[in-house]
Amino acid sequence: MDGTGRRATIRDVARLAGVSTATVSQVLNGGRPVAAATRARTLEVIAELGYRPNIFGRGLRTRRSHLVGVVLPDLSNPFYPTLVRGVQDRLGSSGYHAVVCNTDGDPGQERELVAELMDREVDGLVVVHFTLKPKDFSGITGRGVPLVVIGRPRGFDHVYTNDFRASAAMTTYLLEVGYTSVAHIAGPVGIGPAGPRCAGYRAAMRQHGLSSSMAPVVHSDFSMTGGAKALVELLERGIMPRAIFCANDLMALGAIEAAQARGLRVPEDLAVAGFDDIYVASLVRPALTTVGHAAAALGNTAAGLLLDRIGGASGPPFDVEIDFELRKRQSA
Amino acid sequence: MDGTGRRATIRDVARLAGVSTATVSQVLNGGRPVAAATRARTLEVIAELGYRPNIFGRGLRTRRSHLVGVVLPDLSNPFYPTLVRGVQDRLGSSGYHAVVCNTDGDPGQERELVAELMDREVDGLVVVHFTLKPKDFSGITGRGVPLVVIGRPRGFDHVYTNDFRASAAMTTYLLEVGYTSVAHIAGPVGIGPAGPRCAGYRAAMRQHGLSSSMAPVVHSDFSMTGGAKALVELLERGIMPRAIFCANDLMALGAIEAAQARGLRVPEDLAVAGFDDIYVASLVRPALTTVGHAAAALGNTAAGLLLDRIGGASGPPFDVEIDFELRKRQSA
DNA sequence: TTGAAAGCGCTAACAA
DNA sequence: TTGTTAGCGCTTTCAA
Repeated sequence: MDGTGRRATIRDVARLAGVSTATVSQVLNGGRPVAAATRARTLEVIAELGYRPNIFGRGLRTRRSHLVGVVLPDLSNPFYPTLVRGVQDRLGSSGYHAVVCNTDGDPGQERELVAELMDREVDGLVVVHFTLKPKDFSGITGRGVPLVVIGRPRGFDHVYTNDFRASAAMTTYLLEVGYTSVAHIAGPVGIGPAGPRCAGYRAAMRQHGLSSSMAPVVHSDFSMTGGAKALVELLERGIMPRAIFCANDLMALGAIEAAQARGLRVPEDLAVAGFDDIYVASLVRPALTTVGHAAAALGNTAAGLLLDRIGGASGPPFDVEIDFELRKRQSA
Repeated sequence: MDGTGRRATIRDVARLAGVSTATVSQVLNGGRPVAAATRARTLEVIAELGYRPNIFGRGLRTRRSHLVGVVLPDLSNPFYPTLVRGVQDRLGSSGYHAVVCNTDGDPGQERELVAELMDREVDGLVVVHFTLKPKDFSGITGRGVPLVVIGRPRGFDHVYTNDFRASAAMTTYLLEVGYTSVAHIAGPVGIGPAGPRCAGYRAAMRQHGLSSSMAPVVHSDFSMTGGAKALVELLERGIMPRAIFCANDLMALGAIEAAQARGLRVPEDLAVAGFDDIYVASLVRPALTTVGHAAAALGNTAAGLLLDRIGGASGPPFDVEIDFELRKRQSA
């Protein structure tokens, strides 16, 4: 590459090294034996010319982009950047890179982004909280592009947190630590982990003899303002629980802020627990009691499974459960 | 696309529509007139077949990937996800997608990632806190791939916060509000915005008659543990300022935690200010006094400039300064 | 307004 | 151990 002229191609290398383009390709990609002297000479010319294979030419032949798509709700929710770093760190120097897209929780967006990424010829896809069903998806892809879902199992390879059990555990903790009434601020109906987290809460309440009329649920969206609104709605309905379990940390943070704004002390008047253990959870005061499930591990594992599939692994869907842990802090 | 067979190509479309591949291409990309009837028939077949242009074939001809690279220090620092969303939102439905990479503040990584992205044939590059010089860079690319730098100007298109002025303003604020001694916890020497932020601090100190012996600086890295360590180092050196200005919010958070762990009250015993106004800054207690400069706007603007250049805009380097604002909260 | 055909850069099948 | 060559799917020039 001389800085001004056109970029060197494999033919330039072949010509200068006095070999065929096939040999240059073999030197680069392995696959068949090349004489040491030939290899050395070729590498020399490659270095001299600063030759880099053109990705389009290569892709056109190999149908590999060395790109994976990552589709998630919203990079602004601090849970996801951590997850993405998990993916990126696993991809590392494998030659793969990640294209990250936000759905903002909209299934239509999700469908469209998956389609765009398929058009991009990504070699694999990581989707967080997939809402599409296998049949929708098969309609989209039509080919065997590996897909790993982070979240609810739906017949794909997936890695997930057991939202149901984790939510039940947190609810049980709140009840057993002495909060006689516990409400739940849930995510939007049918979106991501909202369902199983809500179900886990309800199951734990039932198990403690609290019928659904004693287990108030407000749906809202997974943001701070969502949490704040939900708290207000709860109070306006005349419901004043001793504790609130929120479906994620952002909501919990919003609920705490709204509660404090109305003169309620946390946790004395109202205890609040969250879900995710985003890193702020331990920084705010009161520090947030929440469910920890390693975002980085989710991303890391998902990327690992994806690379396995891309590498040709076959067999039944992978199914990896990531541990969770109750982080008992000050807010509840 | 029939779900099992191979994917439809432009030739399949041409055959079925009874036109040439050239016409199909024109229908898709415009550029020359196509008879209404021909166009309609072609579009029909395209829809029927679910035809999607292959990106490699197209790229091989057009040398466009419709991909932009984003190189930044670390997605785990909450400042950057916001910036990335700014980029993504600006790219929006333009057909461009972003490949995001972390340098972890290492110039070697930066060089390598830029090279990898160039190999990927990205149509443009956004780099945050570029450490390479124009000549290093020209050696890497050798071609006119547009580059927008977020951070220190170096002869590229760039969008930036005036770190020097902002830091001086914050330091001045601390001094004028009554803190008689102010120390600075700086970033790693020569990395990102560490230099100008430190210089701004020093200039303001000088302007208030405080020589460099009265303006202690500790270098550390841009993380919470970095901030905590730096605070400890300061104390162990026997320096106990009334206030500390940290080069970013994570450091400030770490410093506050370390200070509190040593029994110091913030801000009564020690005031702490940060830089970035990451969204946690307003959530922690005491809420962090910091410099706000809109991360999303930085990303958004950079992506906009990049698209302009990709679209063919020529002329001297763009040079956009993003406003900053002192966010005076409880910690100082 | 349309078609034929060259060719982007690469890999891999086949031949030597 | 190496070379020749077809062809991946597309855009675009040239010709009609």
